[in-house]
Amino acid sequence: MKKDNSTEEKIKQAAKEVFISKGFSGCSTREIAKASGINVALVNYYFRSKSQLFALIFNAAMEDFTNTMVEVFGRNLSLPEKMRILIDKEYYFLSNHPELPTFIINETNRESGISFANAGFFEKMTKTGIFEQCIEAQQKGEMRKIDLRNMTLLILSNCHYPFMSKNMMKSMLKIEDDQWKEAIEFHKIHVTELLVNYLFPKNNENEK
Amino acid sequence: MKKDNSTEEKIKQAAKEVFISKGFSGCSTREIAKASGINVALVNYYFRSKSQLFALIFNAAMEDFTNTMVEVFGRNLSLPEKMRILIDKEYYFLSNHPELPTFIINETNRESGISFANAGFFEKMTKTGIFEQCIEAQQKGEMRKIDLRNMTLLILSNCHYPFMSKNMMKSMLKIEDDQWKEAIEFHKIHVTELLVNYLFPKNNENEK
DNA sequence: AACTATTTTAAACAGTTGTTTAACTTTTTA
DNA sequence: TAAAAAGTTAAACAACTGTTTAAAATAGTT
Repeated sequence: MKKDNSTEEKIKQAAKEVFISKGFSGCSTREIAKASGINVALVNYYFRSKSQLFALIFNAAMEDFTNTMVEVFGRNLSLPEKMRILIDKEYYFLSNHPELPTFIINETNRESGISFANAGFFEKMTKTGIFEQCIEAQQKGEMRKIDLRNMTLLILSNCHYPFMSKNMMKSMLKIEDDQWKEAIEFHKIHVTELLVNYLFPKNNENEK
Repeated sequence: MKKDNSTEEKIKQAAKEVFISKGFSGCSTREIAKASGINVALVNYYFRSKSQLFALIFNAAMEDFTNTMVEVFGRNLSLPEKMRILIDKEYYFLSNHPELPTFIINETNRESGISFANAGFFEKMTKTGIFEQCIEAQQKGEMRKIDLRNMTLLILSNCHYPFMSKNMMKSMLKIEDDQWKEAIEFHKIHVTELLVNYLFPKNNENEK
């Protein structure tokens, strides 16, 4: 059938890069075509429309985005251990994909945005058993009584925002790239202690 | 000279709304014109170009954005008090301007973005004396030894991200608007305790 | 080899983009 | 009130947008 899939793949590859760094409305079909070294018409030949190509890229990105969380929460470990490993892995992942959180948030906010398959995140999370594990730990008094939505938000805030705000922080604090990188290293340590201490307080003051 | 400034002001007003909710490349001059009920040509008549109008809006937004922090840090209060009041005020401000952090971060990331006057944030922060106050508190052992860049990032992460991620979280956690609002109320309390406890630890374990 | 199906191309499409023009109305000035 | 200035308008501009077309090139099949 197909000669080979290199053209289709080349487009996907370039589209991923361009879409994620510039957003859906921040780039054109021709820009993607040029980035992949192919003719403009081929984008629609293989993917029917800019929107459909975008939906493909977005869903894959969403999958990558939530992967770490689902994977780590699914392990057979104590909650504090999961937390430490998760933060470590998130910081490592985001060091290599710093534009991803901004991309997801932007496209989720865009009106007339895609229907948003969501990659079944909630179901996957439930399947890991993390919710039961948390509730059990809370009943045993090992974990602070906190709604799990808030727990999730605390984790994501402290992992995603530092990377999202890189350029803003550099400008606001008048620092350069290497200083930012240094700060992020320390930040990971702070965030880990911050969250672990808060969610799993020492026994001397277990209440409130 | 001018008949009155209502036209100029109408454009600014509409531009602010449209730019902040859709971003620079997410909207057109004609959209702003339509939103302010004026002729397209008047946008360039009053502001020379889309870019120049944008720069105006952006700088004002940046000012609003950093206002609370500078104002609260400039008060004559203890550090934990400042922290509690700041978080409270940020959550209140962002409830009314939830799109602002995403807007600032996006436009700071956009390549060929504006030169970014930055509204002299760093200088204003220095002038409040917050840095000296922190260093003094750290020497006294009242505050955790943490780089002030990391402290700033911790605060902003936990204030901005919850509002930025609203739609994403609603979709990921399968919740509706009222449930999100409820969660945010609790979140503010968590964030306050989280940060105050971490930055100003109880006397029994001042080290580390 | 000829025939069919797939892939690639340049060109065109209709609509939108930021911006400018030149004519007009209204306001201010003298 | 007449002249100058400021404000407003519809129309045009060239460049760009997503998408389609129809012809050309290539591959696979018999």
